[in-house]
Amino acid sequence: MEERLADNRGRIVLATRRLIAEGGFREAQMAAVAAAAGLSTGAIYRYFPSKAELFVEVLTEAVRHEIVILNAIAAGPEDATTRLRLAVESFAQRALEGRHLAYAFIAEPVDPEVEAARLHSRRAFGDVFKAILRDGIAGGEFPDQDIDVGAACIVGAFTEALVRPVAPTAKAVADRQRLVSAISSFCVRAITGAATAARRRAPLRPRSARR
Amino acid sequence: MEERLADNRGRIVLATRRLIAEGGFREAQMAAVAAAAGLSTGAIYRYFPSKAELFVEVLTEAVRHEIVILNAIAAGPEDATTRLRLAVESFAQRALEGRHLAYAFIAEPVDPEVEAARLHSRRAFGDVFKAILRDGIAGGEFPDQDIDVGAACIVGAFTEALVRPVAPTAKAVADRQRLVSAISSFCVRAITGAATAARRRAPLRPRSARR
Amino acid sequence: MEERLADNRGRIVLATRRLIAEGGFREAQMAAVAAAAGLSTGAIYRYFPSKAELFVEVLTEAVRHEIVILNAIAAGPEDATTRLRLAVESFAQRALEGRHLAYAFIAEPVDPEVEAARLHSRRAFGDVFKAILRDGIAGGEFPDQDIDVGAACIVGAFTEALVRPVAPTAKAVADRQRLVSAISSFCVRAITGAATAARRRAPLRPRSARR
Amino acid sequence: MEERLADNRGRIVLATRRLIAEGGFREAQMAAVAAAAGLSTGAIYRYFPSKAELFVEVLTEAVRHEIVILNAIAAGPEDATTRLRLAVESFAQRALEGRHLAYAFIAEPVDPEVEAARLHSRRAFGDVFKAILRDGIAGGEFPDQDIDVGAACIVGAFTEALVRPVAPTAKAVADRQRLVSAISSFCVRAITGAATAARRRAPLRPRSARR
DNA sequence: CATGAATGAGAATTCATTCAT
DNA sequence: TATGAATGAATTCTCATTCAT
Repeated sequence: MEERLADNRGRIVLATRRLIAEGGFREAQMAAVAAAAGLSTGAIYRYFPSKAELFVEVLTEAVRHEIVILNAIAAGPEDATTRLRLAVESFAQRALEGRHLAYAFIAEPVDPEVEAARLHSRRAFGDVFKAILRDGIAGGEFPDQDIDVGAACIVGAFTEALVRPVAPTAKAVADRQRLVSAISSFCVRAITGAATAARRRAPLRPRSARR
Repeated sequence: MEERLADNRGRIVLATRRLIAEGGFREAQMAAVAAAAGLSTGAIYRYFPSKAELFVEVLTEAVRHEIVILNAIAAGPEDATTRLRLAVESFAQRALEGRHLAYAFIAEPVDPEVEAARLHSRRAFGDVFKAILRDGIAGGEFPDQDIDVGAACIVGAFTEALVRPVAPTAKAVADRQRLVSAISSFCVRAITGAATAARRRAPLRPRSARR
Repeated sequence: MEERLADNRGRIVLATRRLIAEGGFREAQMAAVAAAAGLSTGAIYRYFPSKAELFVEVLTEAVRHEIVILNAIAAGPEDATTRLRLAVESFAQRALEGRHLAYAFIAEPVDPEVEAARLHSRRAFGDVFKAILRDGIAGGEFPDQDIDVGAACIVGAFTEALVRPVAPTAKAVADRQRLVSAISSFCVRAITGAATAARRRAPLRPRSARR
Repeated sequence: MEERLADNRGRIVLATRRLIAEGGFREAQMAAVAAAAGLSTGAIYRYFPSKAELFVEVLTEAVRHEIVILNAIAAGPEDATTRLRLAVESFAQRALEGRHLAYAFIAEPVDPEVEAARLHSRRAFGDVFKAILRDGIAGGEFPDQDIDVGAACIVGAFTEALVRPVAPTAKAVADRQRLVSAISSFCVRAITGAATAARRRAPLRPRSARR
């Protein structure tokens, strides 16, 4: 029964995430969520007191997962530049899978209650990048700079570059790779101030070799 | 009479913009717009056939204004780096006045009709920056790079950095200046790959001394 | 000035009739009427206290005109059968010009106030036919029958046969003639109980010649 | 549960029919329908996607019922004349129960979507009579004639004769019988061209005595 | 007198939430 | 517990009528 409870709860969260990812908040109505989860609308209210709280959990959950991955990268052994690039690319890669979901992270929430969660998410993402930036500056790898702004800009840059709703899928993997690496190049350049790192994808060459 | 017409139309647009800026699309309901404009709901429909079209006009109008300014900067006599910086700072400065409005530009729109206008807006902003990037690359000032991604990242970067809705005003002008210049530094660095601009944090040096 | 007044009044009635004829009551909104009459909405209220009263006048006016013509036929020198046929054909002919107007006569009125006028119209039409029927029965030309029902049925029969909205215009005059005479044959047969009068269009042949 | 569903759906249709019968389309507003059905407005939308579709169903339903009965008569063993009379009388009899509903069949519909259903209904009624006419002509019972016009005229004749809205009920059953048979006499005469039926006004003679 | 902008009472529809079964 | 039908407040849009100019 405990099992079942947890099971249903998870199904609801999953269904909601999928609906948001596919059609934004607008499509994630309680009836649709219930249908997608294979439950009744009433059942949802046994697990979540309101739509807002459900959405909050979905966001929080999705972000938590993302943060774990990013933190692992941020705590890695590579130099800050590499970690920055890896983090951006890792995030970007997954965001491409679910544009609408990523979109929802920055979208005007239907409900003000959800806003708080959204803000928290962004801050959390920012924190990961801040950590890397701090490292890089401390180690002399990055020029001194406003890490709050830098982190926010990174999040914003790839969000915007990835998320704008273009043709639904279609684009080949090749294009996707190119896009992701163009974005990460942008971010690395922005932080390091080193012009060419991005185009040549060799991550560990010494700085002197760059132009 | 003509006067009156134009006057009311303007009042409606203004009221709508204000409501969106304050509370997002959600708060800008027709009744609220009417009240804010000092009119009846019916009166709005004399000027706009639907809520969607009103929103579209508000967006379009705000963007048009912005684009004119940005284009003037983009077409200026300065080198591309300077123009980039000026454009970003100019935009950022004004975006700070109306966070929520800027927010609405990237928000998930209530109405699919509005979405078209939103996309167009973003493209328009992007185009301005693309022009500068093209110039700079052609003139050897910027390293070769994907200008589509670059333009999108710029828009995203400062949108994110500016727009996160904190307490409505609060921050002093000094902070604002610093914020704006940190953002523009980020963007300039990202495009030029030159770390210079950011390191010197002296916010008040005369413009001529920069470059 | 008196001139002008009457002029405007007429223009309004005319415009309303035209609008009803073209699109039914639904299209005849006060703003549309005003535009069609080349006046302001306010001006209409100088001549008519309400939309309902305007509609009533339009109906009454249109019917008065019709009744005058029909009464002339009813009072003619021909035998009752001929007059009946002529009346039906005359009415039918003109109804074909403005189906929607004829339609409006039998349509559920938008406003209950208009209903009274509509009823009056139908009664008036019925009265014309009743007169003819009475004549014909009195003169032994028609079998004895319920003239109230007969008159109503005649009005209904050709209304239905003519008014059902088929392809807008198109049909040639030949078809129109055939239609009108099929209807009048139906009505004449219904009243006289004589089977073949209609097909052979010779109106005055002696009864013995018929089958 | 299934029970409940069907029950409510039926209640809604019933309530709508009653409201239309009493006050026409105009009175059958969704709120009124809901109230009459003992439900909330929202509940109606569980069963019908829109007001138009509800109206269409009400019409269709009423017509289907009618058509079944009429077709049974049209397919009966009697001669065409008798079947014609029976069909008209049967229809007329029931139309007298719900004048306004019959009225709505010929009324200018509020919504263009409903118009299609209305047209279909009339055509369906017409078809029944066309079948009888065809039979009668083929069997030499009726003179040759335009059956399209004939069918339309029949429908129109008794619609008009029955439907003119007088005081809601009032008239005694005796009057009703006489009215119905006057109408059917009119129609039979119109089609057969035989004056017999109408002249003998004795309403209560046994059916076998008629021809 | 004429104008036509403004009014505002409706009417249809949506959807989160509740609650009897 | 689960169900899903029912609720009803909220929202957009319409159009006859009024009234300041």
